[in-house]
Amino acid sequence: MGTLKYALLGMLSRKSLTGYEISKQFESSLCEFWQAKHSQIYPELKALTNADLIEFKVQISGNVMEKKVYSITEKGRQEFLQWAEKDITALTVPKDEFRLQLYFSDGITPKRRIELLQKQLELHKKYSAYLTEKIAGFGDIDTLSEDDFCNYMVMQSGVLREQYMCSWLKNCIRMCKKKL
Amino acid sequence: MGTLKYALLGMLSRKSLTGYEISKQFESSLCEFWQAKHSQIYPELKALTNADLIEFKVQISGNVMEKKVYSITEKGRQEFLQWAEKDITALTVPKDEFRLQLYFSDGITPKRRIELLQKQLELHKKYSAYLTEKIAGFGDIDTLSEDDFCNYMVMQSGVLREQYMCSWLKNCIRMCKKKL
DNA sequence: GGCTACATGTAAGCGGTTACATGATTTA
DNA sequence: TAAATCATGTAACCGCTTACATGTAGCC
Repeated sequence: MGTLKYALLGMLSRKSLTGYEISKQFESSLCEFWQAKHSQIYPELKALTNADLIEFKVQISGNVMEKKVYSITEKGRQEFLQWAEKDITALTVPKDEFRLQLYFSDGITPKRRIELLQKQLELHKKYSAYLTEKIAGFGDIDTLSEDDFCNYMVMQSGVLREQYMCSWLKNCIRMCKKKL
Repeated sequence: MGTLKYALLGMLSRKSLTGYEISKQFESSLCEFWQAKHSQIYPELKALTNADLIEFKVQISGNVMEKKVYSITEKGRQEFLQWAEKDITALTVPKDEFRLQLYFSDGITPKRRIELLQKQLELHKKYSAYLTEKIAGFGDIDTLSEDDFCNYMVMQSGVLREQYMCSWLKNCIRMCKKKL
């Protein structure tokens, strides 16, 4: 796939950033749907630089500390736009350990199965509340900037996903209890 | 993680299987939440055999063709049960290329963004219909066997996920059209 | 005889994580 | 002055995919 490449180009198409700042963005705004550690980011930035898709200028912080501020090149912007416009035709089914566990839960007691479902429900309830709080900070969607609006849409998807997870888990608990 | 190990142990805890049969199960019943190719399965079966968690007997099909029928050992069953009972405390956020694309869609025209959302909606509508049809074959849930009941629960999760995806995408399209 | 499904393996390479490694800057 | 954060890299390893590689069995 090589999708990390486009995530980096996407960030740099908005503004120039250091590798460190990019890695912070993966921990905050993008963490809901993409992640990357610095150990993956720095080599990728090097590769993109060698491919002339990005370039950097060394800046000095304080007295001696050097940091590389990356910016996108025209070639990089073109490649990014090509990706940004492309159709994504395949649905990737993500791996889910809890669902695997539930699928094989005929091996454990019905009581324990309900306990596992309830623990999972608590987890998703908490995360749902966290995301709902986060999205509430956006305010009126009609006055959002283009990129804030995009961020709002993907955030909403997370909230809805957590809501569906909770309703599914509740329904499973109900069905399991009925069988007791 | 090493989750593949438990998927294999789980299947073999139900019945003895060949590597080929296991790989077919990943393509049918488990494909909604876990996948593995034969090139990953065969080495893993070898490793589990070396660890005395499973064992195999060679069976002859036809005249000469040898196949290895694997079954779980007592040690394997214990390790499987330990996993099957354990709490899964971390929510793993799966990578999602479409959401990444949408997040960076401030780089493309609003019209093209709507097109991409609509194509995605078509994809999920189709898959939703496919899963709904598949789950309809289960019949009365009160009369299901334990393992069919488990299968039903995880299948339902897939149906609900596709439904939430569709409603999210529709909402995004609505919001984007409003902005035009 | 030819096609599809059955059946089992290995090798190269990619994407990603964890750990190793170092050092400067800022803030309490 | 100690701790947290800023800042950049490399190495080993794991999980997984794609491709390579081989051969049998059953069916039309």
